[in-house]
Amino acid sequence: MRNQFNDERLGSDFFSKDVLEVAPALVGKTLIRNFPDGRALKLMITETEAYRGEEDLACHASKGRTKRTEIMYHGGGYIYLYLIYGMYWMLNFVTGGEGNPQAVLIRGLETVYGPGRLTKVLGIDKSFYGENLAESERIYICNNNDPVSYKAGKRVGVEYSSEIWKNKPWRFTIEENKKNI
DNA sequence: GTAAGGATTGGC
DNA sequence: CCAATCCTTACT
Repeated sequence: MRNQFNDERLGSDFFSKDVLEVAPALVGKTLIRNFPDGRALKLMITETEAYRGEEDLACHASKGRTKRTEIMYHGGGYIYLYLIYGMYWMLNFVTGGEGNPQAVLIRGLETVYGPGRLTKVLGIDKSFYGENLAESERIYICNNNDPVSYKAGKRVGVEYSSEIWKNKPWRFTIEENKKNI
């Protein structure tokens, strides 16, 4: 599928793999946001974080299947959205297969760092909960011709979880000036 | 029904 | 350092 930028959109097959494969693969990919007034934003993803299943105590799904986490059980390609601290919407992409709750938190874009700030710039609100990235006209992800390298680090803000989960190197950040040719 | 707290941010 | 701000979850 091609869009107005002649870019190739990523389908549900891309998101249906394990989150530890999808999260780093999203670094360097392009996010497209089409606004109702015709404007469009095209920004590269620079930082992601993986949350993997009910056993991952830092993952919201560790509390089981609830109204909030429901979409994570529906398979890859959907948007999982939630409000934090009463003011910031966190943008996540569901990955993995049905019944296997996983998601990637989008933490940074090329011109806007911070998960709370980027949803503000993109105009993301609760109506995006459950949006299908393979079909949506207002938000989707595209391949990028330039492969990029990334580095892994500990996830942010999950100190409350147990020793093993808070130390997982599941935060993926782009490495500038080190393209893989 | 009530209460506690969070995958954050910006300002003091 | 700390308040802002409200939804989800857990517990009575």
